[in-house]
Amino acid sequence: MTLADVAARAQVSPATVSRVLNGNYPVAASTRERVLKAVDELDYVLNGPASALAAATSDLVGILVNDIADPFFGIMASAIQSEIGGPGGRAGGERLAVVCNTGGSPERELTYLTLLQRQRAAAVVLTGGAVEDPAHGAAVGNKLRRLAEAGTRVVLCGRPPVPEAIAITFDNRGGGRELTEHLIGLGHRRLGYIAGPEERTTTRHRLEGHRAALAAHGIEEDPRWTVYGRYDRLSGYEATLELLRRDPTLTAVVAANDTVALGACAALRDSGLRIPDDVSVAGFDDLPFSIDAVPSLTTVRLPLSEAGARAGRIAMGREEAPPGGIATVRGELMVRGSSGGPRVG
Amino acid sequence: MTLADVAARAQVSPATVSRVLNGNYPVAASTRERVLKAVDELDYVLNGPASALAAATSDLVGILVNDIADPFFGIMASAIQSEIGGPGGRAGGERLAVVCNTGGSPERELTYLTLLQRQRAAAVVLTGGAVEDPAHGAAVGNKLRRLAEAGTRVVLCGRPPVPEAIAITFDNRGGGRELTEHLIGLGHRRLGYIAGPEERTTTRHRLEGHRAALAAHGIEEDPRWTVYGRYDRLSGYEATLELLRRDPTLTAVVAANDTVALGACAALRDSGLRIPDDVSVAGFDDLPFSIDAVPSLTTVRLPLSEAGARAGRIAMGREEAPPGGIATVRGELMVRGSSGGPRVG
DNA sequence: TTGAAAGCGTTACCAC
DNA sequence: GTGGTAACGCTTTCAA
Repeated sequence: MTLADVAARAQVSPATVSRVLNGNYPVAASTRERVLKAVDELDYVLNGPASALAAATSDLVGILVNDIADPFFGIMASAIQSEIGGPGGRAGGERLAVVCNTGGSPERELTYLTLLQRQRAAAVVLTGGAVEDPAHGAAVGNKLRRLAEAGTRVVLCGRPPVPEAIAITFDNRGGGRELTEHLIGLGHRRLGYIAGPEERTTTRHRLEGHRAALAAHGIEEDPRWTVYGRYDRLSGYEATLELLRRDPTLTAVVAANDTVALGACAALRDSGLRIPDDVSVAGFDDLPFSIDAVPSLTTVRLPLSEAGARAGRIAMGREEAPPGGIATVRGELMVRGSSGGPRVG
Repeated sequence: MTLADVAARAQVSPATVSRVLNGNYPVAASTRERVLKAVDELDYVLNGPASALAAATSDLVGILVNDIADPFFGIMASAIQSEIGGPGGRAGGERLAVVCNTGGSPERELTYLTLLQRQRAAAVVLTGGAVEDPAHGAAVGNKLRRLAEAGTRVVLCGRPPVPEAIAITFDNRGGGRELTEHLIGLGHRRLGYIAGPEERTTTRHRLEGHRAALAAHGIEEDPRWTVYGRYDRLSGYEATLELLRRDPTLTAVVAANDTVALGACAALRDSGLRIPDDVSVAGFDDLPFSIDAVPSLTTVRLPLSEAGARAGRIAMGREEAPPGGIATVRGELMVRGSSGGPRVG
């Protein structure tokens, strides 16, 4: 079942069928009718690889995420995808938005980029924090350059800028700082911090913001107050217990993201502590379910979907790139419930 | 930059380069070395569309999900993907696992299937409940048949069986029944039910289970006790308020999934009711965060990742299809905390 | 407005 | 074990 079959049935040349199907060339209405009818009757579906080969581009748009089970990425991916104009978007250019789950692994990230390069993807959006290994950074930079050279549009979303691409970044430092300042304003002077994986940009930036806040208020940080972990619930649970073991007098815990904060809350509850009477907890992300899990949780509301939507539009060339190729979007502090004061004693 | 360039540089024929790159044909070690060296030096990447065209198959594997922002799908997708043997999986066959977000829309589902068909996908996995519109069901069935005829492996995961594909299904009826029976065992006789979207299979099956439990215990259901909604938090919130307005004497609320249950809990809290002292809440899914949100929430622990893993293996032909092409996996009831008794009065 | 024909970059078959 | 070469199914100039 090929273009030629359709052409034969519609009594036209393959070229005409191609033009009708791509809708990018004037074709007489009556001819179009006939072709469309033939397509319908034969239940014909264009051969993607053949099109891509001949046209030297494909309609694939790759979205790389660190963890597909984390709504943080789900929300962004969803926003990107609706702007891609794929199924459900505006008619015409049927793009295939595909989300690729790297699991946070540098190798997989690179492999996916190669796979996307191999597919001659129309665009690639990389979301979330990056691994800070210099070698890996260079490798990714190279790949991105090659992709761009081959005509693939590359956009970063929630990921630190690199020279090879346009970037929409979150102000992780500012958010981290604001979060901790809020707790300090509540009277806390002894704050534990649960960081994300080491060597991840978001981990470092958020932690830097936290420390800046401490420094600004003349609080000397105890090295025992920081624990590194993964961006998941169990990690938050374990880190909190570890924190409490190291220093039971902590009055607040800051978590590198909401999922981690959830685990922290569970650990606090299991330790017989109450939130926010005994300990205040702050997260970072504002995921839809955290408000249910911890009504008093204070988080930074990251504009996940707005950032994603913008990245999607830029990737499709429907929005101009920001000046300098970098746009930084700010989070807004979400104070929920009464985040209590510090524990006495 | 083509295969020919590499061949020239390595002083071999294009055919040999192809064989080395695909690793599916004996090539002398020394020749292989030379070719690999040339590939490396030229930074050559195979042209996917050209390969797919010539070989008449691609290395794309599509995973359709109803809502990418919902961890329910994220967990399954993640499990499927690791079994696909894509990046990070076992070496060799670099498959591109791509997740496609239908948003629960029948049209998008169909469009994605067409797009995947156009790409000559190696396999397609459809996850989650299906829309129950007969016309749409027929259309999907047709597409699946065509896909299968074209050599694409089609597997359903957490989705009701159709003749055109192998299916791993969840026992939604049984789970729903068990959940409600648990609440009845606690003494509840007046139970509200927040269903998912109408015309969705999971919605219907879970509700049927619920009603079977009521019937088995001689409880006559009040029509006011069931409200339909979407599978999200806000829907759960609103539905609960509606339920409470219709009948303030309810002592328990069953939600069609955990996300909905979270919204229900929020609504109960906002109504001044305590959980589980005043009202018991039950969800359906066992998502990782629900335990934090509502420690006393009772849910069915669906084997999301096991089901996904199995679907992935079957899609890759690494595991035999279940007898009759259908495997039903059972959920396990998760009773957390003390799910209290009914409210007095 | 339409048709003819030359690629696009691989793969796979057939020789050697 | 390796090379030559016809497909693969479409897009796109160039003519008509």
